[in-house]
Amino acid sequence: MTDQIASRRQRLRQQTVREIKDIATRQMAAAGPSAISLRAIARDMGMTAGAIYGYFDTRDALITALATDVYNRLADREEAARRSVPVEDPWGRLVAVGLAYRAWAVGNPEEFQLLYGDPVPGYEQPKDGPITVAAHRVCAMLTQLVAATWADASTVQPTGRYRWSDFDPGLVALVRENHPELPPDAVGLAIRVWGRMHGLVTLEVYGHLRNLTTTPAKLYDSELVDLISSLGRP
Amino acid sequence: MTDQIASRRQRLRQQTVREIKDIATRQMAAAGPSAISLRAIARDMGMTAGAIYGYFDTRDALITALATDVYNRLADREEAARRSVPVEDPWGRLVAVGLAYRAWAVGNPEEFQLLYGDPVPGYEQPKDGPITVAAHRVCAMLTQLVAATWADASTVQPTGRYRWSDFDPGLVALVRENHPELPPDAVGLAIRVWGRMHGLVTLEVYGHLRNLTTTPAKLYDSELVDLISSLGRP
DNA sequence: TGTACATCAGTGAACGCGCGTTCACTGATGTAC
DNA sequence: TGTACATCAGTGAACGCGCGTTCACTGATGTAC
Repeated sequence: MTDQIASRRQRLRQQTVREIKDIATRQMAAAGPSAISLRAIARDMGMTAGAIYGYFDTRDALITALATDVYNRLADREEAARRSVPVEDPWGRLVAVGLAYRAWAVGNPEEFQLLYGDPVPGYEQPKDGPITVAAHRVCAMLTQLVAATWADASTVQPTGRYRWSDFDPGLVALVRENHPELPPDAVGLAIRVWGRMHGLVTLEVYGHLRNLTTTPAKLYDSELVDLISSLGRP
Repeated sequence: MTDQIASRRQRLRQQTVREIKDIATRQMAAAGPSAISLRAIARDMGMTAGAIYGYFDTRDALITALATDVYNRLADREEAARRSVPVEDPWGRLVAVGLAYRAWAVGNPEEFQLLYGDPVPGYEQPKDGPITVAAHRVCAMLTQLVAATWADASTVQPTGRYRWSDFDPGLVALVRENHPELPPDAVGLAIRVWGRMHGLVTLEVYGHLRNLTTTPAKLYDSELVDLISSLGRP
């Protein structure tokens, strides 16, 4: 009974936190991440500006929380996409993840901006904070997918280009642990795969393709098809 | 004599305009494009804030002027890179332009942000203004370079993927005028080439590669090498 | 060469705005006996 | 069931900040006779 009542207060708190985040997300959608304003959120909620400080210590804390959520949502979607294709078809999985990446970005351009666009003015991202952790989740998946194709990919991809010292020691340790046989070339390839996906997606999200093509999805599809054939798809 | 004196005033004006732009560029370098502030510029120049309005009608006008300059500088550098390799080697030219793109972006990250990053809050880009014109200059070059490789590229690239209706009518008209024999596939390819360059460059400029690789230039070089071999380099 | 006038760069003060953050406080919700 | 107390969400006013923009003005620079 006492617990129920105590947890009722907690639930109300969580609800308010949710509401704050939701409104912040809506503000972001309307005018970009830099438009997130505690005062405006309070106004929307019919509260005083100061009341927000009962839920977030500072504006930066709110932004950090938002970015963490966004990263996790992205990672969830990518993982769901990966699982939607059987393990035996790593190329298909890569395509699925690639499509999920674009779909997410095009569907939530502001969230994409928050993660991959200009740093929010006045906001300093905490290093090794939850954002970094969440970012690793996204990155690890690509490496894993490329690793799954490597047996075939290495027959058509040049090797011997890279050394382990070309990469971050932490990343190297992680890769060597999960894929002991994988050479550094595969890691280089994984990052380049990310780059290819990111390039067209960024151009589209920021509207630079608008005056060029009417079918950006088609371009992106071509890119993915060429990608997996360069990864030795049989 | 009268002309000389009159033009002396003009020269002073131009000098002041230069100074305003230079300081704005420096501000951008220090804190991103959104940090450009007329008041801060005036402060730096030892002037009153209102005095700026003798040179620019509004903050947006200043930003437009800056962006136009930046676009033209980028286009100049790319054209210089193109010319540095003989016409007979279109693949070499493409690589040179690609390297120039990255070198410019990494060397002037704020200028890159101004063109390709988040829209500056509160700034509305004039459509069909000087920025659009300058942007076309950059885009036209890539199409031209891909066109130069097309005789060989078409032997290794899939064709028949695209129709003219996949692209902006204005772009189509431009391409058909300059390269009457070129099929729509080549245009799609040109945009994808841009995407590949843009992907790794964006990730690097925004620091997303920092925790992954110590040699981003090497990754980018690999990407360009693979790119021209997929364009049928003999 | 000298004087009367026009041009124009820059001043300084003000307007109204929104922002993040702090703090002493009120009033309702829950707790303990 | 009723009363005294503690917790805590939210108030409202204030602080100090920087911003873009306007406007009547001063004073120097250049022009015309």
